[in-house]
Amino acid sequence: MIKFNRTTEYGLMALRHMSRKQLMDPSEVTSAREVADTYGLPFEITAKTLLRLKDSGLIQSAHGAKGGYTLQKSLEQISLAEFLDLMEGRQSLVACAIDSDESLLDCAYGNRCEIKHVMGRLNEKVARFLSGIQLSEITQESFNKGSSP
Amino acid sequence: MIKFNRTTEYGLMALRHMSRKQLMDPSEVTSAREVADTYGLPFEITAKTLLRLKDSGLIQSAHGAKGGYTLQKSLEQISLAEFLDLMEGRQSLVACAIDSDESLLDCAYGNRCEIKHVMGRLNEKVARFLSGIQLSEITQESFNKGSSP
DNA sequence: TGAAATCGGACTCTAGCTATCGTATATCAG
DNA sequence: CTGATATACGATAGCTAGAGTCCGATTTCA
Repeated sequence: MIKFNRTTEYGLMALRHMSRKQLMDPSEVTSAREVADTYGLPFEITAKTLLRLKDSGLIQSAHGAKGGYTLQKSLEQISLAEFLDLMEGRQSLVACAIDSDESLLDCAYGNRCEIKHVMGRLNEKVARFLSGIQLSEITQESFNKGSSP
Repeated sequence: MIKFNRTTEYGLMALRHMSRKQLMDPSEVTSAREVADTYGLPFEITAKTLLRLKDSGLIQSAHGAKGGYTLQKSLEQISLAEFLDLMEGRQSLVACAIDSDESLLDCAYGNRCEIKHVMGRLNEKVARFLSGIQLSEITQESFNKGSSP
């Protein structure tokens, strides 16, 4: 149903880590090794995740020793919908309602199912919901109250 | 990310089918064979799906020839959150934020990740969103009331 | 020159979704 | 009573995407 995959999760953790680190000193760089070690994540996947974030333009990279990544876009400028799109690819709620005009002729179920456009509506509703959430909302600490340590 | 699995999709199609059929004559029964044939779905899975809906109390069954299923609860009484819970089991957005108190000690990532309760908040936000959607909204043809098209 | 970093491809492993088969039981029509 | 059509249920195989691993190449700093 509704579940982030691991790379999305890793990506959020990395962005949050970098965001907090650069809060004081914006020139601070973060390596994949640092993120992986800090949170106990598998290095290879963490590296791939950060690379993907870089290819998407969310962060920028510096090669070589003392290299690493720095935030390029403000996390307030990125919606959760956009982020999920980058990390997991655009997907539809149901098999018959992928919002591509050409890949779908009528309906996966022999066009006897009229549910398609109805699900399309629901799909848009979800998309609007996700677009209304900024990454900064997620990565920031303080929009909550006392949950125990 | 956000994607229904097939049984959920089949379930929605079946419920919609039954709902429209019973609109005129509430005593009409619907068999798994009928649903499967109408929409070109695999019979076995359709049958299992309807059985699941019956076990969940959404529909009721009649054995034997001329038997089949009838709606038991109004689709306005069922939220999408509830339905997804029944069909796919309760799930969390992220691995570290499953809302079970006992199964999770600190955090899947060696409790060095403070993102858990933040994700928990997001999780609740999504749950509220899904709880606000009724199945009748999805299964009915036009639901443009209120929201902009 | 070597250590540490990004970059990239190819691969295995696995869980969960999807589908199929076989069988038992219940009910109605004739 | 018998056959047709239902639900009910378990076992199992196939498939796909997610998750992780392995190996190597390139770049940069000290």
